[in-house]
Amino acid sequence: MSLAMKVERSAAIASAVGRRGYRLTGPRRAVLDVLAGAGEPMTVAAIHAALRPRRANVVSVYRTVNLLAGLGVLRLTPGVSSRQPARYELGEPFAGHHHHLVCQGCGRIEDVAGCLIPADDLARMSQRMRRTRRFRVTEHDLRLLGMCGTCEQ
Amino acid sequence: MSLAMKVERSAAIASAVGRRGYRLTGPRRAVLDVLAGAGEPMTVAAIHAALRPRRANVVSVYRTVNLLAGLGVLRLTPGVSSRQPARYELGEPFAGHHHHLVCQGCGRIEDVAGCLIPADDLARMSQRMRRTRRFRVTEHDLRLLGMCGTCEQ
DNA sequence: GTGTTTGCAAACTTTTTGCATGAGC
DNA sequence: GCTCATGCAAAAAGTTTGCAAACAC
Repeated sequence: MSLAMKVERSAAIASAVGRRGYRLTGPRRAVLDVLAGAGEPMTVAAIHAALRPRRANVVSVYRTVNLLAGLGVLRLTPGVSSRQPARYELGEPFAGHHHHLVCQGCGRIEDVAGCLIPADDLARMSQRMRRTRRFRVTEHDLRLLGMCGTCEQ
Repeated sequence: MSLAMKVERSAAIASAVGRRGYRLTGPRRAVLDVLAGAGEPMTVAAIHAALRPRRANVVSVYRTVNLLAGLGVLRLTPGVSSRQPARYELGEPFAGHHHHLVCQGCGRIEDVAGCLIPADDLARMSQRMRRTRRFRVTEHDLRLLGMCGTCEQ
């Protein structure tokens, strides 16, 4: 991602937060910086560990991800097992649409940019859910589970 | 699902458990019965609440889902938000391949039987992940998020 | 009879809340 | 100056573990 795009994204996030009367403070900015640089969903503990000491308390990380997830700036993605807590990543408007590869060996999650499902298939399944289940599909979430190159050996 | 299929499924589960030296006891059978009758993924708390009083302690429900998930009899599916704990359902060999509708209004999760992604699309994306990411896809997990008929109004 | 499984109590982990202090507009 | 945000401590929720008694085979 180019520098210009990053700057633009930061501005969009600042606007999404500020528009609703919330402040983009030091701890909040620090959490966003970590997630923007990560390229994969992170747990609260991992975010906190990645912050330089004293930039934010764990409690503030919790409050930040809850607030920002509510604003749609962050998105919660499922972990691999019950032992692993929830992970957060930038929301779709900011990170772009993408899917996840989940390695069942090591638990690593990798992003795959773009959509792997052809648009007309998506349209077809949305229409089918609407007709047969009275369910209006607005988003989808595809995870491919398997083995990464390292675990395969 | 017909009675004959249910009986067959119970036998397959009993075999999967017994073959590996574990016993299919009262509490374990009770948990399986609840999940087999549910048609949607359930949290540990929900499973426990659905059990008739004194059929199993919460701790035993935890131990049971962990054991059975390890054996592949149960499968863990992601909840809707961080507040909601993990949910369990029968594993694919026993429940059949299916996807989930997740209502963002009420949090309800519904099963959709069968696969919504055309087989050749799946084959194509698996091959692509193998070539470009050295990742061998063995399973996939599709969730359609949106609004159910009740919440829509 | 032997080894597994259960229930209870307690520990542990993760996440939320109350409250006084401090920072942003 | 007023309000929102932070840190600390404590509480609450969710999940796991140790151990003696009960159960399955």
